[in-house]
Amino acid sequence: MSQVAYLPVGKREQTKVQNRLAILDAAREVFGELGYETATVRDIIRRTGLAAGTFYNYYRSKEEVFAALADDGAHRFGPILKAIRAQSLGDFEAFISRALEAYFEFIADEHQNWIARRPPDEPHIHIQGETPEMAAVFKEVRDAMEQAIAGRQGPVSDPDYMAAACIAVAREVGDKMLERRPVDTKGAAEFATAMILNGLKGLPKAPA
Amino acid sequence: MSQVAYLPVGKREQTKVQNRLAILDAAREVFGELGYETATVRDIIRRTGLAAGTFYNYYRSKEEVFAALADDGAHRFGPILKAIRAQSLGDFEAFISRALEAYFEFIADEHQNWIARRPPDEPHIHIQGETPEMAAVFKEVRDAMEQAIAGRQGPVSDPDYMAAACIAVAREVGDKMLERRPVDTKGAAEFATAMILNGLKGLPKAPA
Amino acid sequence: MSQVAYLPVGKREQTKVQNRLAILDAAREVFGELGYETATVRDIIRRTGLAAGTFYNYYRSKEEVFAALADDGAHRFGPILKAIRAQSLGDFEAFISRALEAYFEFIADEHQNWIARRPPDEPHIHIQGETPEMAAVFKEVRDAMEQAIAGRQGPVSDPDYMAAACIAVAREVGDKMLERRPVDTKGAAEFATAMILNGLKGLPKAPA
Amino acid sequence: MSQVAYLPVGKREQTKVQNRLAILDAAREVFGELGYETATVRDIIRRTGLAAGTFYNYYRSKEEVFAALADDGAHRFGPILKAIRAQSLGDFEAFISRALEAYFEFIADEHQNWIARRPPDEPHIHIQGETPEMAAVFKEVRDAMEQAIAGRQGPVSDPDYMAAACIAVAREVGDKMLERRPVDTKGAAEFATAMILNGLKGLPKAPA
DNA sequence: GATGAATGAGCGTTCATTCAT
DNA sequence: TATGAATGAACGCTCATTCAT
Repeated sequence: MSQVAYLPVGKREQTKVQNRLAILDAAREVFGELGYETATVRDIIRRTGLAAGTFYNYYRSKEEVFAALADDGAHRFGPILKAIRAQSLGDFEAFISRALEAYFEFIADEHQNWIARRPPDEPHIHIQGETPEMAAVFKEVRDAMEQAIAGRQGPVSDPDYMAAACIAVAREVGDKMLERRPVDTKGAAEFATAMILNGLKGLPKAPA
Repeated sequence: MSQVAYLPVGKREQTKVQNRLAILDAAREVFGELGYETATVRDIIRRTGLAAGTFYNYYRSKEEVFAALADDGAHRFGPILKAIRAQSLGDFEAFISRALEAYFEFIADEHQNWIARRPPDEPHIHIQGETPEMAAVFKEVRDAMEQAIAGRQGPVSDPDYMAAACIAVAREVGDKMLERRPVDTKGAAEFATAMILNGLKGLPKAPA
Repeated sequence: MSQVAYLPVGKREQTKVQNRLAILDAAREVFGELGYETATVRDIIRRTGLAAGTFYNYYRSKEEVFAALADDGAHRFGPILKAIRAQSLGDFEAFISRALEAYFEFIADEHQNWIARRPPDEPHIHIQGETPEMAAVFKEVRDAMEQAIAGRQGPVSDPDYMAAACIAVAREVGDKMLERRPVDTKGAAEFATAMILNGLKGLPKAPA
Repeated sequence: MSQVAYLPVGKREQTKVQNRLAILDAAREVFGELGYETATVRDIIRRTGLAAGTFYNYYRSKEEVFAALADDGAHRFGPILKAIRAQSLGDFEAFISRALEAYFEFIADEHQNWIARRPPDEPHIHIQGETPEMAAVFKEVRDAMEQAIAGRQGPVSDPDYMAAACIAVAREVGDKMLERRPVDTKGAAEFATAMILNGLKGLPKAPA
């Protein structure tokens, strides 16, 4: 009967956080499989096994779950990126390199958890899009890169295009990376860094 | 009833192709305005003035019209790209440069027609995502680049990543380009080419 | 094959008007049994046997069916009341008497149709409120009475109270009348007229 | 834990009656603001601050709270009406006059309390329909009138219609009265009495 | 082939009500 | 008893799709 509790331990609290997590997990899956637009609130609740109305005890809309998921990603990745920024003051290339590596590691990790949680009997659920977490982290990287590019000393040819191009490379290479086994974040980061800084002509002609 | 024609272009065939075109036009508009996900078959047929059922005499679903639209773009762009390939045999850089320019010109043109067709009293219909044609042409470019990269003499570090990166830059810069006034396809092509070939460090420090 | 048609006779048109009528009939019933607030669109369509979506091919909302029903009643009763007004110019008592009689006849008729249409195997569906038609007709009578009272020569003690009182008597006596068998519109009209004009003390002490 | 009380008014009982009152108060407000149909159990419990389930420890449904509220009104008004009946034995006109006055005073009072309880910053919450108390008191008056009418010496033309008519006048004039400022219960009672006893023709031609 | 009303699954959401705590 | 999350039926409504005309 006595109870030393650091966290809420009543059965009620327990099922509450379980449900919340179940909804978040289901939402992550559904967004990943169907994409944000196609996903429906009912898809999410169906996957939890909960009753329809229960969803609304936790979130008011699809948008809100999505935001919660994205926030989560941003909160986990934000500090990492901040540290990188601090370490790379003035060294643009170092920043690019480290930020890309951190980004690739993060999405690889997410993806891993994602895959792991899936029951093995549904072999070919293709992932249609990013999870909200990945999207959020991507946005963080984009912002950081845009600032880094804008802040570079010396006039720049076209910062807007530059940021767009860098970001595009990061995202696309990231997606490809996730499709490979084993997932090689180091390799992807090296490639993306080289590509962004020096272009195709700067890439090593022979694979490592 | 009367029929003076050497080719089977009777009234029946005429309205058939007219309807098909009407549906395609309407679909193009709707996809542009609403985006693929948000657009509904109803939106499309509403705009044609045709009956709901008529749609299904031509296409079986939203997906299918989209594909048809994309095919159309691909058919128009295919020959252009083929010619470029023929002209640039062995000269990878030239191919990249010309293909990008052709791509940017094509999408700028599409976009222009799009804008022009709109009645001037609805000033701010923002185009949601790419049109199907852009998507298709983009796919063509991707294929060509992949082949060009794969076919480059000498071993390459990672053709898959390379193609992905090039393609990503092309797409992203293309999108940005369309947002600017005036639409500068030359400038975009120059930037993308330089970025792809030499990376950020190879870009001119000062704007032209 | 030849067809002399004064009204739309295609099967399509036929079922269309049938459905419209079915919906109106069902709505009338549902409003009568459940009252406007409690009635739902689904109650209405359920009773028609049509599919859920079909309702919306005819009316956009509960409000709209209600309005259609009410309009119908008003259109049928409007001319009658107008004629009475014209006949009774300057003779307030005559107007009251005739208007009440017309009102009671109208609602008796409505109620009769109503009852007749019901399948006899549901013995005790209590009518919760007026049908929209009755409500509309009632409103017409109210307006007419208010004008008549306001327009009476000589200053009046309190036209607002007077109209409210007359109207209240008409409605309440009307409701009671409908509960009796046989429905005696003449008797109800006589009573209401006497009551309104002369009060309890003016009523004959013995029933006719 | 400590309990110094001669009557069983422990904490338990106190909160029990408090909760019951809280629910009744909230219900009164909600019915007044939203009307009976529109009001939901949720609206009521939300306003009490109690938990959803607690409601069902006291009442089984919206209907039941409504009835309780009505009972309350009836219990407060019942004795008043009884006294009037006793005072007016045999004098029908006196009974009508006094009962109406008591009725109007009661509903004015109810309405006043209602208005007064409202926070002054929400100036225009219109009261939707009658409060349950008014409905109940109204019912008492109806019963009394029916008995009085039925018990009048001499045969009566139609006691059922008569009661309905009187009651209708009382209700309608009462409603109008509440809409006016200042609320004039005397005036309303005078009007209603005159109208009921002598009809329109018996009303004074000029306002007082 | 064109038509357009009918269909019914499905969506987002609310609500009365239950019941483990 | 009070609590408040869970429940699931029901609502209004839209949509892709069918099919008799």
